[in-house]
Amino acid sequence: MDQLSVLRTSTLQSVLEKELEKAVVSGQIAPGARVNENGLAGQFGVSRGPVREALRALEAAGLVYSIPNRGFFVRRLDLMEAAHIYDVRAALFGLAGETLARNASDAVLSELDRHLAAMDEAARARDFDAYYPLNLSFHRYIIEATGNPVLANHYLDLVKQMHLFRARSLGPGGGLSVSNAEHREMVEAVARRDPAAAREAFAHHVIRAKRRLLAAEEKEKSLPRVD
Amino acid sequence: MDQLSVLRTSTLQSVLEKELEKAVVSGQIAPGARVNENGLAGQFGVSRGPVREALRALEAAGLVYSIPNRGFFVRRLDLMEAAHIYDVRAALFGLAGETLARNASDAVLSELDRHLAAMDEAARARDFDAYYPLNLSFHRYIIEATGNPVLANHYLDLVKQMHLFRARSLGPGGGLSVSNAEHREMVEAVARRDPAAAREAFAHHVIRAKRRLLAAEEKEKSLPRVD
DNA sequence: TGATTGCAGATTGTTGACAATCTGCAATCA
DNA sequence: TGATTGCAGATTGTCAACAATCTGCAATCA
Repeated sequence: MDQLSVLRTSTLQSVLEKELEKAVVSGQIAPGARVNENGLAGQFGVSRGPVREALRALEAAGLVYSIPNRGFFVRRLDLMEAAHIYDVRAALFGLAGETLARNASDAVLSELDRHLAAMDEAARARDFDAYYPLNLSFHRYIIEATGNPVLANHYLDLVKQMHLFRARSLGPGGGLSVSNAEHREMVEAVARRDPAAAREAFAHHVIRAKRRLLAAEEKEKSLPRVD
Repeated sequence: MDQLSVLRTSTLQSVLEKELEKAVVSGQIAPGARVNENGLAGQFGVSRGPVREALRALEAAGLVYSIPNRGFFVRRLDLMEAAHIYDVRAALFGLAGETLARNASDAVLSELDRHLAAMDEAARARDFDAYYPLNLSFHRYIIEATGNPVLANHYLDLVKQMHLFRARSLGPGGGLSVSNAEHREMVEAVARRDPAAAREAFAHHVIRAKRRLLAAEEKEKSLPRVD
């Protein structure tokens, strides 16, 4: 971004909002922790006004909540809330698939293929560290390629919120190749221009992640404690 | 709400947020209009701090936007944005139907029937003024009955945003009886415990509203101006 | 005449201060 | 000893003021 647009879009509030979002999503400020306005203001060398404005924005985004006279706290998700988020994400991702199946240009289709090939390579090499960011950018590309910013914003909000669940996003549970097989199914439905199948494949991809999470939690609960 | 919880949940910011939301959604402050911080502060007898915090929250909710050094403006939706919102709403409402078909208790089912009967009566009497609020509370009840607050919040946010489109939500285009026939189809799919059919019926209900909007706009555009 | 420049008023961005409230701990009492 | 009360420090809620920026209009110039 050039200096002009930096100036045009930057206020302390907007910078703080991005920084605080990063701190919250990365777990730097732990879920459940209280956010100290004075502390943050001092840390960033600003006054409390812009800090509070930034926090109100994050509150509306569901990343923190406030209790009058007690302050702001980083939101903490329990299992049920996480499950609810997954359900909504699945519906939105399903819409993304349906939309792409209807509208995607050939350029978008080949870009999807390119993502697929890159992930295939990482999967064959069993290189999880390479696979993870590719997987991320694949999903992100899909959401943006729909051309529906409302959809994109709501979906990305939910992805951010998922970071507030204690057990971090488990990677592809069935192994990299299995995960990429799901991806291939998705892309093929889009290429076939089959909206219903695409919606189904996209939504199912998220629902499977939800099921893995629930299964892992169930397993953990039934495990005898060893410590 | 008793006095205790009023005190526990009330800050100037929270009150202002509700009031400003009402003013924006009701059109009292017109889409595109600039929001004067000083004016509002004076009008409510508070300082600019709480006003700005409330506006940041509304900004995150997509009701207003801000331009640095120029202030806050009420968001104005164009036709394409409205269409995008409808698509996301349809996906979310589809999820609501699917969820109800899976989980709805018998009490919920009979409550849905009760809504249906009331709307039927208004439709038979061709009483639009009675039908409109019934229709609203029917939709609201559905969204809350899903038991998924994430879904409810996102859906209700979108409903609020739709008020920012210049042509206000056209009522049921095919007449009251036709609209209620769609409702009956929805409730029956839920009663049948058929998630796929319910999703389809619920989503379609919203998509039809979108199509009516697009058709009305197309018609208007092709009309010769008479003034 | 039409475009440009420069200013005055209005408005936002940010700050620091004060009052109200809360938290944790020590002193008190049964 | 265990619970309760009261206080000191910390923290939030709100405000008023100042600096920076913008807007609109009048004066200027080609």
